[in-house]
Amino acid sequence: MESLTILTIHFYTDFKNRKSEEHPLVTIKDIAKIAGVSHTTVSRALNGNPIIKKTTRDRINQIAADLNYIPNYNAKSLVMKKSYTIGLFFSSIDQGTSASFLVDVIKGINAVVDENYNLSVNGIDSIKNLDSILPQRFDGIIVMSQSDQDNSFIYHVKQAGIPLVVLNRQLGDVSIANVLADDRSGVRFAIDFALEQGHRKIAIIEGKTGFKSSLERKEGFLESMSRAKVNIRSEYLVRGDYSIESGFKQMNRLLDLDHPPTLVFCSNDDMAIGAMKACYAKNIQIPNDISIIGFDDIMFAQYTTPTLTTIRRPIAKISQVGAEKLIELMGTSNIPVSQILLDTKLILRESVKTVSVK
Amino acid sequence: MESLTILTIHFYTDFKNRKSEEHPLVTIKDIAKIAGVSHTTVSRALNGNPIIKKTTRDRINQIAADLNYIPNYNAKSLVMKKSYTIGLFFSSIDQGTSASFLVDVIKGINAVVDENYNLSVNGIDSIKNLDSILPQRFDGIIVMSQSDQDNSFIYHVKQAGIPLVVLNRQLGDVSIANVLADDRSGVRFAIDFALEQGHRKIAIIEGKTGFKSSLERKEGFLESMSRAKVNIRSEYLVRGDYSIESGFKQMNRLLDLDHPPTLVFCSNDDMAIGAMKACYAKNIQIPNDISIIGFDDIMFAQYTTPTLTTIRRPIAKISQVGAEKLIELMGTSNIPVSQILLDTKLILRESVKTVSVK
DNA sequence: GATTAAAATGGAATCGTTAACAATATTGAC
DNA sequence: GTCAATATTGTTAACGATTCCATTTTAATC
Repeated sequence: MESLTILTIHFYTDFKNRKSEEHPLVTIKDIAKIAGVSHTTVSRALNGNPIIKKTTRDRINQIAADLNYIPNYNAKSLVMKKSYTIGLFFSSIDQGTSASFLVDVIKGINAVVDENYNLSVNGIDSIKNLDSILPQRFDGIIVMSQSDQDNSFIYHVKQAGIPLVVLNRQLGDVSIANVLADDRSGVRFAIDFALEQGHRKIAIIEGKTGFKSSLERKEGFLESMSRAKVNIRSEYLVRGDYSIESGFKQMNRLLDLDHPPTLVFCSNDDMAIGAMKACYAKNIQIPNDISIIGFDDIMFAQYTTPTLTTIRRPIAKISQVGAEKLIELMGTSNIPVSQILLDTKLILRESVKTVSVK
Repeated sequence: MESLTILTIHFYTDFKNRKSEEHPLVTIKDIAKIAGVSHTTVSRALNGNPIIKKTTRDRINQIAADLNYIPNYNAKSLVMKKSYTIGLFFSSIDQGTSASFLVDVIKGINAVVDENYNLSVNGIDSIKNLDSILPQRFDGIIVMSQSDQDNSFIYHVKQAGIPLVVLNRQLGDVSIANVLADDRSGVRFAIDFALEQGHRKIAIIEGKTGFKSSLERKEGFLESMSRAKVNIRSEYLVRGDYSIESGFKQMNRLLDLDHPPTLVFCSNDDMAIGAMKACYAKNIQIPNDISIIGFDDIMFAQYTTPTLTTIRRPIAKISQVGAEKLIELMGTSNIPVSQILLDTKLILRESVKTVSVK
């Protein structure tokens, strides 16, 4: 047992405060009685239905406010076949990678969604029964996807007819709304910057094979290089898997080359950190001996030594746009499904040095 | 505009998949018709009511399974006055500090809570109207509290009679269930370790004034020191406010002393990082010239150079125990309210050096 | 086989809301 | 002042489950 539990018993919960003893809540019928109208009229008035005369509408709203009326969303849900909850699903709540996202995502979504909605957060991997994912239970679903293992879930949701937006990971499927960062142009911009700083011997540590993001980032790299007509040595293209360890390992390979690169683009920050560790170990100075650019701008990119120049994806913005999109989809059925790409931003810090072009 | 939006319109959502066109869902009445019994009997059977004969109960369950029946939780909620949602509230979804928590917390809670429950995640600071926090809407609430500004929220919840567990931050109030780490003993353990390594000139950068956690950690420090009968210079007790900047600033003060300490305990990792920055700036080597211990084991404690020796709080465990406690509270009303303290763990890394006792 | 208690099932109301349809006011034109 | 058209409000029935209170079946006893 790792943790010892110290239990201090204090006293018993107060019975008077229990639900069963609560004052019954105000309902539209109570309001109706006071206003001297039918509860239907109250319902309509509170929903701002213009068919109700303005004076009675105002009167009813006033009474409702006085009584501190709060609608029962369960009853509403039942009759309107809505759930007033939006599901937010993560690839895996377990994987460390998602950590930095989660807050931004929740923040982005909460900024857009009505306060009466619940945001139900779940890990896809912890769903036991896909059949419990029903339109009746979720008015809409946002998937913050980080792995193609999410696909079966995504297609289940689509199949079930639940309005759906997939964030962060590019899907092939054009019938599903998809919001993500434009990784390719982000990398292009970063490599353009590296070139401007005089670097020509530029290497890339690629991400996990088979991931769309790995491919996009590599493409951006290649595009920028070929546009600048800079030759790329094949030994400068090495394959990582997004892990710190792979960054460490691949960086060592690069450093051991006869002609090591002057700048290494790491396809994510984790690998960049691994790469930096490899440099420390060999006592190679960053950025004096070698420059490094990462991707993601994870939280501690600003705490490494030197601090890491990296490409930031607008996670909060992605989530927000995604949430807005979802709400659109929830509203009307015949709106165009789209893929939205948002621009990344190059965060300049200390890990890139200007070199003289030889 | 920071982000340019590239919008690619693809095509229109498929009408056939929309909610309104769905097959009507299976209800208990459908099952009743097939089983040749009343829907009342079906309800009881599905709820495992022993008053229903075992054979019919089994038959009904079989039919329900065949039809892929899923109960309508809105209807259930309405009549049973339950919401089937648990609220998870953070001090602030905005503050960066909560980032690393969030995942662990959600993970911990989801591990315990029934899949039929929704876990609704919110930031306390984004609540517009406290009156919408009702027993009718939340069966129970978990507060991951990081600031005493949460108190008004916490007391509202208590007042409303919603089962409540407060995590992470120590409340004075013994009538509220409280699960947190035993900071004091954690610090004591760490300082004992420092003493074992031969350190005697040990300083502390305290946390934010007025925070219970600051006090607890300081107490642990003092206890350990006084038990070991080590003299504490008053200039070794300095006050930070948990921010990186304050760590930087206070560390500078300590380094400028005539007799600087050989080891500094920072009351959180953020301040430890600030302190490390201060050392780099003065070209003071860690741990050769000075040792550092942090508190929290935030994610990038393992990526600093040198990596940070620090005290880890069992966040996932706290959340899990908290969730278990909440479920207990939701079940029966007359169970003892308690304060539960969980043990921390000292994570040994590279920022502490062994010195010879002079 | 009748009587009775216990076991098993069914009927109808209920939860708080919306909505189709019916009914009543109000208004304006003549 | 009447009538039609329109504006406003009310009646009643859902929504899908649970539950109180019958009612029917079954089992047990004599």
